[in-house]
This record gives sequence, structure tokens and C-alpha cells, in this order.
Amino acid sequence: MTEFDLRVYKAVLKIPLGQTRSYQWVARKIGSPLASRAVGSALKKNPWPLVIPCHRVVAASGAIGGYSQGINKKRLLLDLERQIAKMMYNKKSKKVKK
DNA sequence: CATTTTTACAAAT
DNA sequence: ATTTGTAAAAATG
Repeated sequence: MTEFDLRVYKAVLKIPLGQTRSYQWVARKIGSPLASRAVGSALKKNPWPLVIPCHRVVAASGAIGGYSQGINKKRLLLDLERQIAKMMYNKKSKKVKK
């Protein structure tokens, strides 16, 4: 666990639900645009696989890359989040009771 | 501690 | 599709 890892995790946590960000984006956010590889490398060894939405992080080329829990599940998770985001955008109900 | 290898990438060829 | 360039961590000595 290093500072770099922490930065990466924080940046990934900032990703809006239903949105996918590329490693480059995260890398730039943490301050090293060229460290995209290190980002993925850190993510794969992330100490909290459940609190870090690794499935939202994809490569800039659109490639899923890899997923410690299975890239297929990653795709499903992304689709689910996409639907959730859509629901949040058009709320058929005028108001959402909070 | 220093050097080498590996990496869930990206861009060029 | 293969190669090269990049930065950081893990492995090796």
C-alpha cells in the first residue's frame, strides 16, 4: 500500500455511477498521465476489491483489459450500472422522495 | 538498497 | 497484430 495506490483508489471512487473511465483518465487525475499501466497494476492488487469499482475502469481503447473477478461479470456490472444511471436521468416520477 | 522483471495500457507501425 | 514507450510495484540479488 503506497501513496500512489491511495491516489488511484480515490480517483476511481470519484467515477460517477454508470460511467466508465479509462486508465489514462485516472492516471491524469492522480497526476501522472503516463502512469496508466501503474494504475492498472495497482488496481489489481487493490486491498479492498469490494469498495473499489474496478469494473468502471476500462482501457482507453475500449478493451476491458482484465478483471480479477471475471471480465464477463465486469461487463454485466457495467450494463447494470448503465441502466441505473439511465433511471436516474429520466425519472418518470416527478419527484424522487428522498 | 539497487537492479531487473512484470504489468488489468496506449500509441505507432 | 506486433513493437515501443511509459511509470510504478513486486521480485530478485
